[in-house]
Amino acid sequence: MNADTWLKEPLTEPIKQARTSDDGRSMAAGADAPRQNHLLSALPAEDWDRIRAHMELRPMPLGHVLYESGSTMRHVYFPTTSIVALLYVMADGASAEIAIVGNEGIVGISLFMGGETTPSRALVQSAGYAYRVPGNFLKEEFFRAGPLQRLLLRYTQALITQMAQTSVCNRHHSVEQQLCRWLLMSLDRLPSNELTMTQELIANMLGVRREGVTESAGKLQQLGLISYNRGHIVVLDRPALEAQACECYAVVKLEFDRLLPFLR
Amino acid sequence: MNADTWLKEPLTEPIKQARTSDDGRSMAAGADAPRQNHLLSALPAEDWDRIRAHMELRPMPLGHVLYESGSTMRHVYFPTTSIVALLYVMADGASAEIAIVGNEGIVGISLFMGGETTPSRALVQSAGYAYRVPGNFLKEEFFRAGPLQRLLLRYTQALITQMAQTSVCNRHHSVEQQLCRWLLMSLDRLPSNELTMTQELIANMLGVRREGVTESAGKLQQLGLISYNRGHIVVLDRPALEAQACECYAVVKLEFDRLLPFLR
DNA sequence: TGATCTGTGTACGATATTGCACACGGCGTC
DNA sequence: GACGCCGTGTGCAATATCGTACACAGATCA
Repeated sequence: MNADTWLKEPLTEPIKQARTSDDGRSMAAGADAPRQNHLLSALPAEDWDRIRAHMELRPMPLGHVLYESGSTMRHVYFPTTSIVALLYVMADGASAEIAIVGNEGIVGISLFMGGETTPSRALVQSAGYAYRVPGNFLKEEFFRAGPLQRLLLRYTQALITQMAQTSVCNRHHSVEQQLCRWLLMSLDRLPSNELTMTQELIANMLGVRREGVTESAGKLQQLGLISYNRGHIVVLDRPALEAQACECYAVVKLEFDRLLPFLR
Repeated sequence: MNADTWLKEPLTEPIKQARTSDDGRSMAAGADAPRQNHLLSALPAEDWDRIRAHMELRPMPLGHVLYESGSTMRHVYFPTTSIVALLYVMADGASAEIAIVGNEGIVGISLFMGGETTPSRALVQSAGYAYRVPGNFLKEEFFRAGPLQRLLLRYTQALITQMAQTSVCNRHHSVEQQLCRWLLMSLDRLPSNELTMTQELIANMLGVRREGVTESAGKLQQLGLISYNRGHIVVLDRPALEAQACECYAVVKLEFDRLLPFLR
């Protein structure tokens, strides 16, 4: 089963874990550290103590679908070592990523925003772990109108910025610029400078052809900014990658830092 | 002063009202009807009575900038007969609309979401009226955790859908399809089937060339779907226009209806 | 070891959009 | 009534991306 299939057909069960050199390490890290999610770690002890009992650390295999477009959400997820992509899939199968969520955020905001569902799909883009919390419980906690609510609202605001910036980026920037932005955003949500990610999957995320990604990635490799090999990308020169990216990356990053300064 | 200038330079004072045949009518309507904004009209009488004293009906001249990117928000706005566009302006002057807000919504969600500011600009896209409410007061009301909060959160969720769909639309659909979508979305927020809107301004909203809009609009006129003349657009065959638009329009509309069924 | 699959490289014409230049006609202004 | 501006129409070369087809090499599995 390949990336294409994940996008076009809903999955009910996780596919088998991709082989990567650091999966063992990151999984151990995910299982070890209880509050590796920045939103959770920003909670006052009092609130955290109330919530922790309802949380369950779960593995998030590559390609697993957390929510299908329009499906009812039963849980929300706080990623620790995993990265989740929110994407829209259109009637003709074309897709585009609207946001990336890692250990700085939460997947399932529409649960507390009041909608219960969204027209988007939530797909595990990088394997790892996430805390799972029952949706009803989180909703109760949210409407206590305490620190958790403020935190989640601020995060939602940051997410909105990310989505908006992605939108203008789609309109005005080249595939290469977007690839840089995307690599940096993913990198920010991972412990190392290594990504496990085929060009095909990246293409589906950016909503462009796979060949376009091949071409842009080849350019970046020639420039010595990255090196990649069969689904394994290593970022060699991050500052240069930032210079190559469009302003969109910096704008979103600044806004996240401004809205959620206590994270990281 | 033309549309281009609005986008690139901040405005401190409203520019003079555009001359249109129905401005007199729509202004009168705006001034007459006190609760013409759907969010406000959905409030229980009790909440409405508390809020109404703090509201002020204000004229919204075409091209007026409600918020500049990054500026502190002092008020929020509930449009009645006006339409406000939220748009991102990039470093090189290129712009793109990320959402449209009319009498179904509110401008200034980041005030209660916790950010106080956003990196976007709010620009009056169609002249009319709006209720203005002091930001601090609205924030207090929001954190009463009553019907207003639920309403605003649900609206925000709908707005997120609109932004996400705009994003994929930017990626995958032709200028003509997007023009159809944009006309329909604007039309939904106006009382008649007439828009006062130059092709230049539409181009800046969609983030495309003015000539591209000319070409697409010409096609739609030849097909008999619209007729336009110097900044005046009349929609002649709405069903056909919907058929010509991409799925994005319908998706967003459905989601608004689902999340805010009491409106309209 | 050989067969197959998966991820990547490359080439080609087709298409959509851009940037630029300029023409034209209506409308407001003086 | 003449002038100038604004909104629109049109044409053309340059560019980016797409759709398609196919080649190739490493990895997996029999």
